Parts: sequence; C-alpha cells; structure tokens
Amino acid sequence: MAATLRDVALAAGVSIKTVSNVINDYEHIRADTKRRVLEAITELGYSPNLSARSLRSGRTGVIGLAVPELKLSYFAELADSIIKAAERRGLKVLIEQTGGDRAHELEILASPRLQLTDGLLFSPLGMSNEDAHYLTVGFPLVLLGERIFGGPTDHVTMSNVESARAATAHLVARGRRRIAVVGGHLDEVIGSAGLRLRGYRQALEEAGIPFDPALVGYTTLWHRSNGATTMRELLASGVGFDAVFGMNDTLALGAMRVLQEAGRRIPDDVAVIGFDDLDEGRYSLPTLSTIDPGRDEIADTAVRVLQERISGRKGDMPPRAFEARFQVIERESSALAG
Amino acid sequence: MAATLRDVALAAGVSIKTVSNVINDYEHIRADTKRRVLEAITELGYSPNLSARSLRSGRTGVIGLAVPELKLSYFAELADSIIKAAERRGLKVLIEQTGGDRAHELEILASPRLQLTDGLLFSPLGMSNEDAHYLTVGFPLVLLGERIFGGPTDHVTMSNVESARAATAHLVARGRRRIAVVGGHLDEVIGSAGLRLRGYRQALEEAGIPFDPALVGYTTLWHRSNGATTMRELLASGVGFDAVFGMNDTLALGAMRVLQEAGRRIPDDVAVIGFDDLDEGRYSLPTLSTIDPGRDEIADTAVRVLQERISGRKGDMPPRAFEARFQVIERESSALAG
DNA sequence: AAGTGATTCTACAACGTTGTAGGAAACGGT
DNA sequence: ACCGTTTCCTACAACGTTGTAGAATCACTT
Repeated sequence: MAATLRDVALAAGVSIKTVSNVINDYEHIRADTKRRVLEAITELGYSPNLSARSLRSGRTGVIGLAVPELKLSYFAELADSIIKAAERRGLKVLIEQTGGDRAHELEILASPRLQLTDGLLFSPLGMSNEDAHYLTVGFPLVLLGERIFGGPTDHVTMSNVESARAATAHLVARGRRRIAVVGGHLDEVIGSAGLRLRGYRQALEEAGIPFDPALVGYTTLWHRSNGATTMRELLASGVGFDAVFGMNDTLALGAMRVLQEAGRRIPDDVAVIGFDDLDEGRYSLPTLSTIDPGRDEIADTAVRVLQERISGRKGDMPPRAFEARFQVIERESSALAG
Repeated sequence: MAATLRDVALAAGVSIKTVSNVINDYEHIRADTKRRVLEAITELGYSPNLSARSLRSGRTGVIGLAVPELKLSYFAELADSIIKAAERRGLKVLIEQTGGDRAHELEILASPRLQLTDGLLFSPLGMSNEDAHYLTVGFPLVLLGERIFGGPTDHVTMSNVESARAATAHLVARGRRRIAVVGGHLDEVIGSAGLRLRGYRQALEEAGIPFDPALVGYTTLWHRSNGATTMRELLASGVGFDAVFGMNDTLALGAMRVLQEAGRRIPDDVAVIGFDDLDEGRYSLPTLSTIDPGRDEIADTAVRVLQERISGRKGDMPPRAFEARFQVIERESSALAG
C-alpha cells in the first residue's frame, strides 16, 4: 500500500538510488532530476520505511528513557523536558517505567528490546553504586540522577550538594536556626538524599549552627504521603523547629499539609522550602519556595551527550559528568514574615 | 558485533531458518535440535534484530501515544497507565507531545515518523469535531478523550456526562444548592467541558435547582492557574455559591487555593469536588473529593482495542466506542460539615 | 512393499533501504 | 584533439529477518 523508493523511481524515470540520493540531499543531482523526483514523491505520498532504513543504517532515530514512574511529577516533568529536547534534535523517545525496582532496572539494561532504540537515558532508583558494573553495556547509555557515581558512562545530574546548601542558606538568611529536614535516607551517602543532606549540613556549618540529628526526618520513598508521615513523626517527637527543608517538592507539600493541620502558620511559624520546582508548588497554599534544578538544561545536555555517543564521534572519550545550574526560587512558604 | 541468526545457525549446525523457527516456537522441531539451537543462542548472546524483523513482518511492537503535555498531571498519569497496560501485552510506548496544538496534532497524524510504530493512541486537544476527517489515516488509530465523536476510528473515553452528573448530585446530596462551575468552555457542546457541563445541568434539573449561568466560570486551558483566575473572577462577580464543581482536579486545586486566600472555609462554606482522581488531590489541604474516571480501565481498553486493530483480526469492524466506569470519591473537600 | 501423511529441516526470495563501485557525459586545460 | 577531473547517474549487494516451497525422513496403514 505505501509507496516505496521503487514506485517513486518508476514514476520519475530514474533509478532507485537516485531517489534515495535526492532524499538524503546528495549534492550531485541535476536540478531538473531533483524536481522530477520530488514531484513523484509528493504525488505518490512517499515516505521512507524507517524499519528498512534502520536495518540498513543501524540507526532508528529513537532513544529510550527509563524512569521509575511517570506518575511521580518530577519524572513526568523530566520526561516532558527530554521529549522536547529530543524533538529539537530530530529524535523520538520511547519511555520505560522501572517502578524504581532494582531487578527491573537491571533487566532493562540487559534487554534486547532496546535494539529498537539507538541509546538510553537511564534514571536508576533501585540500583546503587555497587551495581555500577551493570552499566557496562553494548549500547550508548547516559545516566541521569545520583544513584551511581563514577560509573562507566556519561552522567548528567543536578548540583545536589550546592543547591541544598543554597536552599538551607536561604532559610538561614530568613532568620531560621532550627531547620528540620524531611526525606533523609538512613545511612545514605550518595544518592539525592545523601547529597542534599550534606549540602544542608554544610550550610549549617557555615552559619555556625550545630547539626541536630533529631531534626532529620527519615523516609524511604519520596511520595506525598511520605512527606506527610515524616512530618507527623517530627511533630510527635516534640522537637522544636522553625523551618523545613523538604528534600523534594512532593515531600514538602505533604509536610506542609500536616503542618497546617497542626495549626502551624507558614511561613510565620515554619518556613518551608522544597526542591525540584514542580508546577504544583506554584499553586499550592502557600506557594512553595523551591530549588529549580535546571531540568531543561539537564534534559538538553543528556540528549546532546547521548547523541554524541550514538554518532560515535566521541565514542572513545572517557565518561564525562555534567552538573546543571540551579536557582533558589523564593515563594510564599519562605517569604519574610510580614 | 551483535550475533545474528547466521552466527547461531553456524554454531548449532543447522540452517538459518531452523534457528528462526526455534525462536518463533514453530512446533515441528526435534527436541535435540531445539536444545542445540537454544544453547548456541545463549552462548552467543543472540537477540533478534528488531529492525530486520519489523522490516520483514511489518510490525515493530511499539505503539505511539500522542498527548498534549506530560507536564499536565492528568496526561502523566494516563501515560503511566498506558505504558503499564502496553507492557502487559508485550508492547513498548513511544510518546509524542502535541502541546494541545491543532497544527501539531494534524502533523502527527500525517507524519511518516509513525512508521516506527504499529499504531497510535491519540488524545487530541486542539482538534475539533470538524477535523474528524483527518482521522482517516493509513494506520491503526484509537482515539482517547472527547474532542471528537463519531469519527472513523475506535474511541475510548470516560463517562463524562454521567460522572459529572454524579459529582454534582454528590454536592446536592450534601445540601448544596448554589453550585459554581470552574472550567467551562464557551459555546462548547462536545469536549470534556461541554459534556461535563451537560452532566452538571442534568443533575441540577433532577434536583429541581434552576440553572444559573452566572455560576459558570469559563476558561480556556485547564491548568492550575486557570482554576485560580476563574475563581477570582467568580468571587469578584459577587455571585453567591456554596459549592464548586471543578471540571478537573487541577482547576479545583487552583480554585481551592483562591477560596482559602479569600477566607472561605472548605467544606464548611464551600464544598469542592474535582474530576480525574489525580494523586495530588489525595494530599492537598483539604483533600479533594473527585471523580475516578477509570483511568486504568481506559488505558487497558485502549491498548487492547489498538492491538486488535493492529493484528487485523478485527480490521474491518466498524468503529467502536468504549466508556469506562467511574466512581465518586468523597474526601474532605466535600465531607458533611462537622 | 508400497502408499499416505505427518514431521523435520533447508534453500531461496523478499521486505525497503543505503553503501560501493563504476560508467557515461560534460567540463577544463593543454 | 586529447587527457584528467568533476558531475550525474545506475547496477548490484547487503543489512537480518521470515514466508514459501519443497526435499528428506519417519510412522503408519493397507
């Protein structure tokens, strides 16, 4: 049913290869021939068979994106940015959900299904640094996020430590000294939680505020409910605090809700800042101060770097690491009390 | 580098086709031969080249999903459900973002890029019923949502009218009589807004409550900010109301925020219900009553129907329409005032 | 012992594209 | 008029897979 090069060639009275050459902008073609071919193409409504092209060339023009879950706003917004970045470079995106499950993540790295894509942007959650060797795979791979460092692949991430330090410093600058944390991961050193906690402690140190372990609320997942639960625990513990640093916006929003239920005024009694700059924080009550982690820059860099690896021009370069620029965004939840 | 059928055939001492037969579970193969082939396959780490397979068979095992924007939580959760439904059926999902732009939507319908997929799940936003003829395309297409009815394709949707009626009836049952609407579209008849408004009016009629046009807040987009703006306009208009039906959760959350800023207590002064059952509504303050539109059922049906069309078994069936079952979910925002 | 049908396997062609090699015509300089 | 170079185009092969047709073997039946 669909027209092929053969049909177009027949209609234009040239060889198949000439049509192919016209399509691929080969330079030595007579203007007249080109015109005839193009006419035939539009007439027949020809469009290249991408399977055949990909079989021949080894490229599909599709990249994979593996994230834990699109339901989590952070990854939805990340996917959004990445699809847009890919589109700018003429690539399509095939999305896989790992559920944050280590076994599922390893499976995706080993899966032959990925032959349909030229490379993979991979945001692991269940895997840890010890699994880094699984990242040595036979296809171009770019790592997103901070579960694994020093792996064999390119790595694009946000400035977790510095931006968490800036977020904490922001609260300190607002006069807060007892800054609770929502979303720590026990015994984690790398990983978003570990890094952001490090930034938090650095900021405290710079401000000469002693670190109080009782102020750190731990959790496993970073869903809304975890933010709520952790905040309930903090309140129940009786520890005093005048500010909260949510390890991400979702946690912060969950925590805010519990704070408000408990009758604490935000920001008057407790100032809150989150992390991620999700759309939601712009319309919460109060609006949520946050860290803009440079998602568009991350997406753009990741796609660019992956494309470089795919094209092979930099195939033999050692793995590189990229950190996006961040920004503190002040909204109502941490505004100076009026 | 990657092993092919040829390599496996050589290693196992059989013909290429026999290997192919083993892979495709052809029944007449001696157990011994099968074993040898399978051994060779694992030894060489062979996995089929999907481009070649797809060129030969015309199938890629990938379906496309075109939505306005993943940034919008509704579509993120829809995509999440669809990826999971597709995975259950052995399909991968390639996601395109239209931005809700009509031109972009038409382009995707006409795009040759879709050759990489076996079919498309399409959730139009910019297109209207008059564009229905553009849906006559050369590939399997299943429509999601309610911009277009009676088109030439299968159609999977939620029960907009009935569920909106149920949402409104829910507010009526809580004793509310002045029910404002946030998110109407001017002059729209079909489309989510038009249908949900119809359900709203039906419920009023059944309850013997006259319809008051002043209670309907119109907007163009269904983002958080639109909910906020529309609610501000309603408040400014001075019209009295004791309940709000948000055409979706996002609008309802935006409206709730403005109501709270204005000092209205929810649900005591104003009861609020939304539509979509987004995760967000579960952790807002107060938690948001809503309609669960049966997203998983929609996703599952849509993928199943698309797969049926792809397989061609039902290729000549007339277009079918499916409506998912809905459910009213009562949360704090519309609980009986204590 | 021959015929019938099922079983097991193979050779070949084809899917639609692009790379390679090379031929014919046109051009430029002597 | 000749040679070398550039321009324009074509024929062929190959990417890795699967469908078709058919050959060879086996198991039964008569």
